[in-house]
Amino acid sequence: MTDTVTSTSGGDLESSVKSDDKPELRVWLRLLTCSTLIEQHVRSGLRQEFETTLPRFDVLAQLDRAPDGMTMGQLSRHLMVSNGNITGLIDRLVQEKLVTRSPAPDDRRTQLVRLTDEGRQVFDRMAPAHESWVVDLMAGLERQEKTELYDLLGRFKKSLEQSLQNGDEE
Amino acid sequence: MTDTVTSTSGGDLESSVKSDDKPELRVWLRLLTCSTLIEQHVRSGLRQEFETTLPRFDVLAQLDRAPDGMTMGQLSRHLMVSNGNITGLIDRLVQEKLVTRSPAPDDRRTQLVRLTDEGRQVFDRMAPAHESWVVDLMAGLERQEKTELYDLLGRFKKSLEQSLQNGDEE
DNA sequence: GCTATTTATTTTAAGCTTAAAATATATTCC
DNA sequence: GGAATATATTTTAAGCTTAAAATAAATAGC
Repeated sequence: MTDTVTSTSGGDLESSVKSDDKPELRVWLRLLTCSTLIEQHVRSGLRQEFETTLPRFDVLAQLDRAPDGMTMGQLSRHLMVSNGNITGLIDRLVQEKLVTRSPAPDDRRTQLVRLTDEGRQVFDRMAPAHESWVVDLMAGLERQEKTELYDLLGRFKKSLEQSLQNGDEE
Repeated sequence: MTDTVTSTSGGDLESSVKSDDKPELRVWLRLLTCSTLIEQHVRSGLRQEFETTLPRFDVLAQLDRAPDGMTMGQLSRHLMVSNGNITGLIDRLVQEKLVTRSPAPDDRRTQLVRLTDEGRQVFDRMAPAHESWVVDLMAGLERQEKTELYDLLGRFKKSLEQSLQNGDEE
């Protein structure tokens, strides 16, 4: 046995839904179930095929499209995690020699993180595998369903950002 | 300042999308962004209003609809987390006197976890707040959009379970 | 230029999470 | 009924994650 989280049937997050629950709660739980299923699959693939973790992959993916590097703060915002989290993640990636961390020339508070050559090579091997896992997981959806889902999630995201903005002001 | 993860604009997970990325990757990143935004908001509410955490709330929510209790394994499967994780979570909830853990009468390997009276009272206070946070977050979506999203996610979930099933056999 | 404020990052303590191994009990199949 | 297998849970070690406080440097407003 390799994986310890083996949901696959027999109940998931949605099974806590009550008959009188608001549709919003149902949407949320279903969204979370999908998200968790994908995440666990990808995490498992990264561990088995590349002996790495999802957070590390996510950092590499961000850096891959930033040839001039990114600051700790940028990484934190883009990955939507706390800045303390990034500090530890980058510590480990530096130790693995997949990224470098160097002070920014113009602002001594700021650290610039960059992919090393090895980091880029490693990421270039992982990216196609990662992509294929996600593509395969969605093989059961029609192209049009994917498009619809993408559009709907776009509106959802916009709506969430709107609500979060307003909620702050009250 | 209370929250440390304050994404709100300026880039998120989707900003790592490249022009040649597969639509499946785009769907996945958008889904994950929505999921993360909701999760962070709910987590923040639970901490500020009830000084508790999302995983603990999730356990209570599961137990609330299981008057006869649930086993560790059932909790693990329904919450989609490892069984070792549940052990620690229940340890802490027992210490808080919100749940009890007792050996099952018929199978000495099995532990039965139940809400205490206090646990039920605490959950009954948290549930409406939790619901309102989620409802408010989705205020920007039309009723029909929510329904569409719910249906589409239902098909997505089924497709994911299908793919995960098949993937195991190869 | 100096103080106050803001911004960028790190540190800390606590809790969450996982994968794998260990333990203990139950079941199956001779 | 005893050995092999399967199931339920806990333990362990490592890493992830957060919130809050601390540190350090830059910027703003006198």
